[in-house]
Amino acid sequence: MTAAPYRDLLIAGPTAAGKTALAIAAAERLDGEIVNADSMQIYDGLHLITARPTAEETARVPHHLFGVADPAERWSVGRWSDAALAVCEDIRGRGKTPVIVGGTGLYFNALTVGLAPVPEIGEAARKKAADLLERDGPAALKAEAERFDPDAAARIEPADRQRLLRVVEVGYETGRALSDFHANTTPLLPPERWRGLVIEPDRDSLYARIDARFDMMMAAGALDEVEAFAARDLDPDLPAMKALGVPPLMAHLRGEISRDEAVETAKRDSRRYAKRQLTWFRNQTASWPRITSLDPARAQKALEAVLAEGE
RNA sequence: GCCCGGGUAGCUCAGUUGGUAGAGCAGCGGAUUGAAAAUCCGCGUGUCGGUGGUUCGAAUCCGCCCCCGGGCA
Repeated sequence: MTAAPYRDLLIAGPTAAGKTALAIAAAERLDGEIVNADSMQIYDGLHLITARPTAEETARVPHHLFGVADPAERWSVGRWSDAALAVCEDIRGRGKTPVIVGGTGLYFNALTVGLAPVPEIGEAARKKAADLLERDGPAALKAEAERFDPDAAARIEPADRQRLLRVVEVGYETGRALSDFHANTTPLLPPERWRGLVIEPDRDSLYARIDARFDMMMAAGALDEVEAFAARDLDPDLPAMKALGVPPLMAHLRGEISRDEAVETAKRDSRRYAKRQLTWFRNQTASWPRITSLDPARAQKALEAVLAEGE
């Protein structure tokens, strides 16, 4: 029997859980094509350290939105979702099934819950908000956020500069409360057009795999990759500069910490990230079916069961 | 075998004159609407090696036993 390519498949899971292999299996089963939902694998130049699919893997099934952005660029959930929706439309138009896979929970929420239609923030508004924080401090930023959006300001922790900045930027740009926009959110993918599954492995096994995988990355030349990346001398504030492992390895290259320290820090940061991802999926995608095995054969068997249920 | 030193949280260690224990790191729970591999909030998770005893009360004092490190043989 042939797969019915009538719904997009969303595969979410923490780092090092085996998403790539499972996505390929799913795509082969559904006559699908893979769309990246990982905020870091979007950027080019960090193939190894962001664990992008290998050339061998991308040769098996068409892959989209991997390494398409220059790391000097600043992508966002909005930019990603625009690109992803366009790619999915194209895939469906060719009679194939989009298999959207990644670890960035926010990106999945944009598809399934929605993204408020907030206008692009201009450079002037962005700078004005940044200057306010720089000049008058967090308390002033908080006060400004309260002026534009009391509800949001009450909800956001005073130390959460990033979210307070966003409220103030939107205020400067539009004169309106960010909460107003949020009240106006609809899913980018209609609920009947997709189904999701989550890879949710045992914590200890996942951590062991994260550690082992980082060792493999180092053996495969991750340090060289980061050295070449560092040579571009990009603004440390750019998203790609914050990819897991990049800051500690750069610190090592500058002679600030030992190689061992850098490796340990990178592993620890990856473990913490996986924990945050698991928290997100546990609470934000609670209703999605789970695949718990890290063993490829078992995971694929579980995948078969999940896919069969929807047909 | 004898003599020292040490066994307290997952790890490294604090613990004043006896009042059922606390730091760092690791870890755990949570938030998450355009930087999200980001940005934040919260939480000590413990038969104080074991067992008897002294005491109103023992991680703290005493006896015996076990384990680890060092020294002497």
